[in-house]
Amino acid sequence: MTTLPTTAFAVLGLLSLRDMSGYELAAFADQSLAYFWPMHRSLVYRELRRLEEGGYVAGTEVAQDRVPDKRVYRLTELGQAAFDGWLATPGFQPPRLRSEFLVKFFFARQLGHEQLRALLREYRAAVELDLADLQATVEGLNERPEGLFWQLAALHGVRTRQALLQWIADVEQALVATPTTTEAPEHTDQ
Amino acid sequence: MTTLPTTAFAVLGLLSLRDMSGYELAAFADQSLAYFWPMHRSLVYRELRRLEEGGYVAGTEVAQDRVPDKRVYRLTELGQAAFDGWLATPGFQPPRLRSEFLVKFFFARQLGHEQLRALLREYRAAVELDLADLQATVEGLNERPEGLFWQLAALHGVRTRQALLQWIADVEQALVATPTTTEAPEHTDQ
DNA sequence: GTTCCCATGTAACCCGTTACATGATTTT
DNA sequence: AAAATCATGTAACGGGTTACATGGGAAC
Repeated sequence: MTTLPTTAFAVLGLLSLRDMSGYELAAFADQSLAYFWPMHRSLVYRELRRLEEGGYVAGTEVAQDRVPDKRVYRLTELGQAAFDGWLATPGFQPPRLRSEFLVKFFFARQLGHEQLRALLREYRAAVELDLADLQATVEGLNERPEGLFWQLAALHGVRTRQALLQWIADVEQALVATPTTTEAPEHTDQ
Repeated sequence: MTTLPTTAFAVLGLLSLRDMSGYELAAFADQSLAYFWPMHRSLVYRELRRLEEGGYVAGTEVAQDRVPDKRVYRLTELGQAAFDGWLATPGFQPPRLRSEFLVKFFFARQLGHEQLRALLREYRAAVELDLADLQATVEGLNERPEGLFWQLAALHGVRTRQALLQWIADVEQALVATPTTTEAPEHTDQ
């Protein structure tokens, strides 16, 4: 059964929506799956090559003028079956978060008060940015009912970002109560 | 300057707390950083070797009986400086989430009602599990004031998990309003 | 008294990221 | 008219995961 990685199923899933070239697929993924399953273009190309070798997809060269020729992929029955099987199979890898911010924050006791504030400000700005982005996505999908699951997936992002803003507030409150260790109290504030 | 990856700084940071062997370090990380920066043992070993070559850490063999000998690493001044520099430098890579669950959910229109319910149940169970785990961590750190930042980092996890439970409720509500497409209405419910 | 787990680590594989390539089209 | 972007992709590097190794305790 040679179990494929999740990225492969993501690719198959997108091809189940419509036939696409690697470039198109990567661009599409970048505006949809990217929030919870980022895939670089290169990866997509490699995955498509492998899937074609395995017979899950079939590619055909399409000549174009003005832009380079492309290779458009279509799901084979085997591919559709593999995707359906994966989708219907219960279970999933545990979600993984990778946040350099939190690594820094974890060690932030060794940081000066002002630097810590700056770090938090920056984090909030980043969170607010992609919160706005996600909210726009949710709005954009509001009209089209076939995008219900896409909308809900985006809402997943919205909810977590909202929670993060809450967390930042929590942290700021906790920090006024407790000064940091490394900074000398240069001026007793006020 | 050969910029090191974040994982290297995570390792340096842990060594700034106390000297450790690779095994100890990995075990420690597994109970702290793992929630937002997972590192497999193997990676830690390789990173330590590289850091030693670069002069950031110094290792010494320590003989043991009953258990295999180990190599204990200590931060050098260069290592401490590198870590401090990284910590104080503003900026961080954007947080990355990787959730196979959401990939499945994204394509869930093609899924039967019952399978979808099962998927959500499973997700909720997983979320509840590590929510409990994280809450326990927060509690455990309550007594020791030096662990303020660790506690807050764990709280980060708590807040997002709580938001996810909220999201699941959102989804369930949205789903009673809209039936799925693939499943035939075998019995008009009620 | 086998079987499983602990403590320690190495080696190989593969996914994911970054860099490179290229000609047409749009922007400055 | 030079520079940035688009539309297409390949190649190489390196981080992250999985598999392998090993000998002494602990568990059943």
